[in-house]
Amino acid sequence: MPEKAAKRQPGSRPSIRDVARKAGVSPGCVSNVINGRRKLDDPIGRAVLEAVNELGYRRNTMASNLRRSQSRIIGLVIPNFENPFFAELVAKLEQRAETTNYRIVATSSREDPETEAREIDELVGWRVAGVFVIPSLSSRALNLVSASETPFVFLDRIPQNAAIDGVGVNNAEACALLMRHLFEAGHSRILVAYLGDGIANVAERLDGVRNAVAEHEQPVTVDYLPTGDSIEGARAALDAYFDHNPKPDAVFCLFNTATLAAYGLLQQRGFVLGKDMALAGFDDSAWMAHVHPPVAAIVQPIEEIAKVAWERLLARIEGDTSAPETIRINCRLEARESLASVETQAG
Amino acid sequence: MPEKAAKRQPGSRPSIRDVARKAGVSPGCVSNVINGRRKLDDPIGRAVLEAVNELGYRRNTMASNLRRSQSRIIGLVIPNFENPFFAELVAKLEQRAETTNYRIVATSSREDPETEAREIDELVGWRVAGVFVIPSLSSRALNLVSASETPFVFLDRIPQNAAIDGVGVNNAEACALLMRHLFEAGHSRILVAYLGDGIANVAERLDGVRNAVAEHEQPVTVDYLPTGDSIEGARAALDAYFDHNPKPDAVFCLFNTATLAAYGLLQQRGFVLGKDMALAGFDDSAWMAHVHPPVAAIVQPIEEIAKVAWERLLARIEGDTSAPETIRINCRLEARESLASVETQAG
DNA sequence: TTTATGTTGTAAATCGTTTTTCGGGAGGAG
DNA sequence: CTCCTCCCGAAAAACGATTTACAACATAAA
Repeated sequence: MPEKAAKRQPGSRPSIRDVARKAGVSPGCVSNVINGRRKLDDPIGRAVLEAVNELGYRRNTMASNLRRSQSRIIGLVIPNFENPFFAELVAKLEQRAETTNYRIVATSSREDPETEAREIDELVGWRVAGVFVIPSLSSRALNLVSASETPFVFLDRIPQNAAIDGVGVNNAEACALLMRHLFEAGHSRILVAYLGDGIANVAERLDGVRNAVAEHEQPVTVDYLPTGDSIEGARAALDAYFDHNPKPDAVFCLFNTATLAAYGLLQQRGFVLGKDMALAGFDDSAWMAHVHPPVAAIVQPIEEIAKVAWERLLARIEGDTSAPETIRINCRLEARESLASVETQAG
Repeated sequence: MPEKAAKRQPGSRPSIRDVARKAGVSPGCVSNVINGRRKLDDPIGRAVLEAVNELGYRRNTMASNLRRSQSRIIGLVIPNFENPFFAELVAKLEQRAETTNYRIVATSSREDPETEAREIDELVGWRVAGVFVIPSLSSRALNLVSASETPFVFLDRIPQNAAIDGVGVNNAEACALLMRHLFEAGHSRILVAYLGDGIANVAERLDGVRNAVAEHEQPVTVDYLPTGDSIEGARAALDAYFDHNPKPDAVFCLFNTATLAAYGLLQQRGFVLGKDMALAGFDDSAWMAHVHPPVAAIVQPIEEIAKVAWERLLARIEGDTSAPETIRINCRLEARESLASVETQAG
């Protein structure tokens, strides 16, 4: 019989028409079956399902999304994947996505504003439902984003006076909390390692430290050491500091690479954490909890950040037009043994 | 003038027709301009470009891909984002992608075969050009993948006798190398911490260790300790071992969480690495290089893995139909101070 | 001037779905 | 028996881009 044979290329996947032909129904009908718009316990439903299995049919998501003009994809632009904080944020957001039948597409900007701009553009091209952005250093994202009608939410590094939703932690308060903790424990000579100027986050942390120092009654000595963002750089800066200054009671690192650098340096110089010297860092890492003695950390509640941010973006996607807001979440202090009191030191 | 007004919804983005209307040309012509199929320094080209800017037009990637039936998207399914090894692999692959004008979509299976299967299915639905998979524990990926005509490449954890390309490291050889190193340094009582049975990777590593032991002339004592995959579990297992056994000369951890657990435990028990005890781990981490003394590691050359894997997948995408192959890349031993010789110990 | 050739933009077909429209048949009420 | 619903599937339109076919026009060659 000269039936018109399937004309699709041997290399390409079967389409809904192939399924329809095989099941002896129309493409629209197949679509209805697949999308559950009809009960499938009748002969037609079964025939369609069988054809689907036999041909190994998989719906073409591009075509589907195009037609319904919606995408259920959420973009996520982060500075890099290697930072455990970002990595965990990706993971938590992905978990949220799954429960809401969305999908996260994560890309990294490698801290490069150019790359970041390209990524955002690309995501908009995909007509994603919304985008989370952790801005790179000296990011231009804010400009791009304000023009767009795609919902955006900034995470972690929230630009100042942005007319865009932002979700992050209360950096200043967390740092003030830790400083007060150090003061109460009797530390009066404290070294604060910070990244450098220009990052909103670290600036906020520094502010928190300064405020706590200003509010403190007793006289204390606090030195501020900019370290750059590489571990090696931080190590060198700390080394130079210790060579030329009296030994502090405590070291507080405002970002995670500095904490590792400081830890290694203090070990090498023979200080015993929690006895000779206190150490604390912003951001927790696996190694900090498991070395001995464990290193105290200001822990960002990543799961909650993800939760709140997700709710915010979803609300926007669903049409919420209220004024943009910046949500700050409080950190938790994980006071581990590296935070010894001066009394303990003396004893 | 009763010109037919734009009929698009206020909420949706401009289409190529809107641009065409504004520039006074046909959609096809706009397409040609945008895709550089005509020189754009003439009045028409300029008019189109201007209309594009004015309307903020961004090409709809879904529609574009649908029409050309190609996607330049590469899927990547990893067990999780928190493991630094996977994170770095994502980063390196993403870098490769950028230079080839592809795009990586990374998702995680959370070590769950169900989730993994869903992710793979979803990627196939997007008609991605190809997919990298780091299989989860007890993965069913192999079955799914063999049926599909989408090119797949397995990374890191390569299933045995798979009819699919795989790129990973030479686990056995690397471990044998380290063991020989320990033997040469005079260690004769060695504890090997391994994850447990069932993971191809760790099994290979264990084989390498066993082979080296078998080939060694002198009598040595090697204990094998399964630790489970959590840090806490590993810590507990190690603790129990040290309670009930004579002190070993060296500890070799076959995967990264165990290395951290062992490091913390040895510190806590007061051993000085590189003097009382040697420690080495499979997989490098930032903390290992920066603590004091630094911890030796078998380093997987992630950049090269990414490079080779990328080439393999691209070749498949471009139609290479040669027999599937498994490519093994050699690791590098980063012999840091934690690897002391017994002579040093004695001195 | 005529014919061949090349250029360039419009119109229409197409990708694989979903959704709307439409028509035919079944079933119930009058 | 007729009329009116109701249901269900086929047919066709639509999503937004690309690509092919084609017509119009210009240019060059004869």
